[in-house]
Amino acid sequence: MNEQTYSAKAIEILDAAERHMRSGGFDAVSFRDLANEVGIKSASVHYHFPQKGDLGEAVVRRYTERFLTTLGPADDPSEAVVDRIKRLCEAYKTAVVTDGLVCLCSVLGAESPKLPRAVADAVDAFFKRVLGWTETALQANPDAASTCSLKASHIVASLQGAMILALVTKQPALFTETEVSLMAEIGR
Amino acid sequence: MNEQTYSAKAIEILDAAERHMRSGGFDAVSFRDLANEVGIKSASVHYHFPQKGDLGEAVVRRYTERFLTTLGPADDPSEAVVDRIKRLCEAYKTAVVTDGLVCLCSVLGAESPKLPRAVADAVDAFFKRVLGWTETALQANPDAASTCSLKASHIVASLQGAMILALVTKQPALFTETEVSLMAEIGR
DNA sequence: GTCTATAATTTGATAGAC
DNA sequence: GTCTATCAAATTATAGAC
Repeated sequence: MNEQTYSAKAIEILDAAERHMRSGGFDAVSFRDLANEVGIKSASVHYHFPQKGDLGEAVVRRYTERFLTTLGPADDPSEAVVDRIKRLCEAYKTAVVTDGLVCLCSVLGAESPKLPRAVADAVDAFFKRVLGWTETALQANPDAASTCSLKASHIVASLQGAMILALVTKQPALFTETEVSLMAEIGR
Repeated sequence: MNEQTYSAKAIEILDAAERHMRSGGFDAVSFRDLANEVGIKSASVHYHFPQKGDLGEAVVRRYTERFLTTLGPADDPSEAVVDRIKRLCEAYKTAVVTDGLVCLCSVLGAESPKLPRAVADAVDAFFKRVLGWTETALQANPDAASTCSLKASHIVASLQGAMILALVTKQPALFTETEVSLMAEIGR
């Protein structure tokens, strides 16, 4: 929501932190490692983000904004529902293919119960917004006015789960397959 | 595969470790905490499981066996495909409802890249076996002989993802909804 | 099997100088 | 903004007694 501005160094820190979190979870990032990567000392990282929870929250918030910006509008009347959902799939695929990393909130979501409250809340907010986007995107579909919420959660859950499957088994095809299944469903 | 036998104390340790891993990931378990919970000292835990990786591997292996035992046979000719998949859903739901915890491999899978190799491999094996079970379970369906693999990955991915969604948003309904969607798909 | 004792390392975090 | 210096706590792990 409130567009936060960060210094150049803070952004470097956020980038490094996000990379680590996305490949190993919240505990996979340490102030020392981050400091080394951005070329400052561990104590200086605390200047930018006093507590680790602050850092985590900032990473998730920034990720959320970026993700939803990439998605774009969910209710462009000139766009078919299928194409909207296709964009959603692309957003997820970009994360896996381009960055070679899984969606941040797929990782943090799994360890949600033991995350600092503020971080867990930010992850919760991410999903609520993505689910909302998807629900809106499905809205234009004439036949399914009442079942949009149900379908939305089904779609998002499938994409999230498929990413983990693909990651663990090292078979990116598992993600593609799920994508195909989803598009086929929408078509109906 | 090879049925491992554990002492009573080792089982207590495995239980405690599994509980922690399922709620916060691999790093959420410490030898000290485990020791306190089972009433021995930290060093004594190492007697049962020398390294943390050994413990993690054992937890995942045991979980896998238990999960597949719960599932039962995938190819009972007297059972309809829908009912088989219903059993799969139940197995997942049991984890969430009964234990109040998410599937172990949903959590560990997300942090797979930073897990000790042996643990990551065990998680990989879990998914391969569950996918295999599901594929077999779908086999009897006359119309979809060739697309069983595709459907299997779609189903498993959906269940995994839905569990995380339900956990993070604290809306168990999100899991139920996905379940309904899946059953509807199978019905076709 | 479990203990004491301890090592070696890592971690998040703070105080205060520059 | 970044540093030095430092801390307190936690962590995995080992050696050896009982």
